[in-house]
Amino acid sequence: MSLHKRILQDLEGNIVSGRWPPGYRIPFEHELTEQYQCSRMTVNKAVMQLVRSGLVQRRRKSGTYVSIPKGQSAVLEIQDIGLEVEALGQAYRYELLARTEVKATDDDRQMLPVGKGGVLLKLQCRHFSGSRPFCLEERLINLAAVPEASSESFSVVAPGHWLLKQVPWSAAENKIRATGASSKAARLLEIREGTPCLIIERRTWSAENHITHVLLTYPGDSHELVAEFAPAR
Amino acid sequence: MSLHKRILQDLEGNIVSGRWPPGYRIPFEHELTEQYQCSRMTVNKAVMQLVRSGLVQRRRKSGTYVSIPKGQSAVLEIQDIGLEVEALGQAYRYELLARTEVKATDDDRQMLPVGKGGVLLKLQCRHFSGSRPFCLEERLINLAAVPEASSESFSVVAPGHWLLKQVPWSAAENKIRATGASSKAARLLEIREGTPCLIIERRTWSAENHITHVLLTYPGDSHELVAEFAPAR
DNA sequence: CAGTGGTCTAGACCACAGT
DNA sequence: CTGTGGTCTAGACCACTGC
Repeated sequence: MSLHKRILQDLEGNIVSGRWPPGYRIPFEHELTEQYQCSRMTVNKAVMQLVRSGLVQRRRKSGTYVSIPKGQSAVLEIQDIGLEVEALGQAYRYELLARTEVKATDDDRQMLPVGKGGVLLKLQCRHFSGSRPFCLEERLINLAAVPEASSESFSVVAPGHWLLKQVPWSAAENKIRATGASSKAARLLEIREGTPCLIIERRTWSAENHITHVLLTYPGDSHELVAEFAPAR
Repeated sequence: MSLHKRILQDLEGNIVSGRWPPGYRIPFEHELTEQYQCSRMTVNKAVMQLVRSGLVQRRRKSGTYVSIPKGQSAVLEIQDIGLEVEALGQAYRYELLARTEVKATDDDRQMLPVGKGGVLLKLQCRHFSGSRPFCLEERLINLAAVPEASSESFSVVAPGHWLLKQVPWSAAENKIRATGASSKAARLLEIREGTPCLIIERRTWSAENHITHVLLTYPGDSHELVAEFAPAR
């Protein structure tokens, strides 16, 4: 592994893990050259990569700072279910159903590619709109990338919300499909088995690190996903 | 403007314009250093940027080659159903079910805001994957914005495909939801009533003009919508 | 084995923004 | 004015790969 990649990974790790929170001023280039005993070009290559992925912002004479995650956007809207429910004028409630830390199985690693023997946090929770279940959430979090998640109970704060505050993400992929509710989903969402549901499967990256994989199941009529597109030029 | 950016622009220009077609071997780094009278690092910075953006591929000892263009972007994929079906390795067939020109009713104008008395082209069609119905399409086209549509029968060419060729669109809004198939949709898609379906409702603009409104109904398991997102910084 | 890309160095000068 | 990032140089060594 080349040196600038190692530096990039180290920096990413510090940011994604939260050791360097949003707003934190990361070491100057000349400090990093000392720390890694290399030339400034090498350090620069790594830091510029972080800039491109949006994890940091640089200001001359001032330094390089960890980006502050954005407040609101079409993307965020579908990230923070609490805000979504409240935007609909309903009371929001969150409930943790299960929380386990496990070594990633092959099935897990298909959803969230981590190294063999990587440790994942598995969460299952429900979001309510008023008194009715609004959304079922099944989430995997890569603890290698976000070790702080291990010390968070997620009994009060929803994992999506927590991650948004914690981790400045740089890319996400959504897969959206319709399917009938499984018996388990039907029970948890208090709907009949086979009721049409919208399923959103989302992977989120921070630079090159896989952060989390989440499966959101919405009873068909409770949710509409809106996305704006512009043509690829 | 910095030198490596100018080099990058020149290279991009040669590629995008087609002067350097896909597969073309672009000049070696040492040739570019001569051409631009600069060091290899500077040239390298520009070329590596091209690699990141996917425009070129590099092979040691061989050279740097212009990439063959990606078949489909995520956006285009959901615009042209014919290409989508063929990408799945199935035979594609298109069928026009109904075609009428009407004055916009109030209901119509809710879907596609046009002036009072505006004339719309209403189309209903089916897309097949092999012998099975793949997608049901119900479309409104604003004839004030696209008068050419009036002289197109749409009996052979699907309206989505025709519009893509005809109109340079600038923005689109997708609303996505899951629902059970209506009796009419079930009959046309040859599925049971109530089968979970993915519904995509799309409005498309060209500059400020509303071009078209389309409702696409996919049998739940036949379709998955993929969207890439990046946070708004 | 020769030529390409991949990486790195130890400097340098400059523009710019805080102090 | 000072210190930061932004850019660039003129070399160097290495790994890989296609001839």
